[in-house]
Amino acid sequence: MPEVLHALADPVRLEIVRLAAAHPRLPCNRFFDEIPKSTMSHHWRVLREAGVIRQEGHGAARLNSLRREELDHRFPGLLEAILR
Amino acid sequence: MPEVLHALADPVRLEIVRLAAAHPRLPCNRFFDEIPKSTMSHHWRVLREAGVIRQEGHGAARLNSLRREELDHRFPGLLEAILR
DNA sequence: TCGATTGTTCGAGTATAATCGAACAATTGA
DNA sequence: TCAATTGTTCGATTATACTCGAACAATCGA
Repeated sequence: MPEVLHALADPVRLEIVRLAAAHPRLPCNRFFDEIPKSTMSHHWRVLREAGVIRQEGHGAARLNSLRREELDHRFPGLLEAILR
Repeated sequence: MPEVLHALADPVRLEIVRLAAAHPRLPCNRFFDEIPKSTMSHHWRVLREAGVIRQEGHGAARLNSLRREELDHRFPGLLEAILR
């Protein structure tokens, strides 16, 4: 639980989560042109390791999806509260 | 929002919040005898400045209360999800 | 008044996290 | 095959956070 909260307690990652919620299968480089890709890769990794998102390789790109079901199962209501 | 999540993203503070939810007007030194009081004071401060708890002076002690209404108003469902 | 109780503040040390350039790997398309 | 695209990893730097002893302030009870 603290790990998930920590993953969400960052402005950039919170925005990532909200965009991922609105855009299924979101590529890593979408919507964050001003932030260096190594920085973004770090944030994607934190979210991935916390179990918040899932990545699937699709060609050279990676498509990111929010793990809604798993999160709702582990922490009911949390994601909904964050996304509201 | 990130500030509140950060305040909650610590094991000790999460436990504080849960105890505060169960024990209204909780003194600072209750339940955490093994942790130095300066460390506890730090955690109380983080929660206070994030708007999660409120302190009222009661003699030499301070009684801490969860700010349920304010939190529910600002972030509906969040506290309930955290406390579940 | 004075010792005991309850917390805060300060400062230093340590640990963790964020940032980002550079090099690398994998894939696509021409 | 080869250049372009998409991300990851590495290493270094900087920033932020956690921990905790020591000194201090406020209050209560005897």
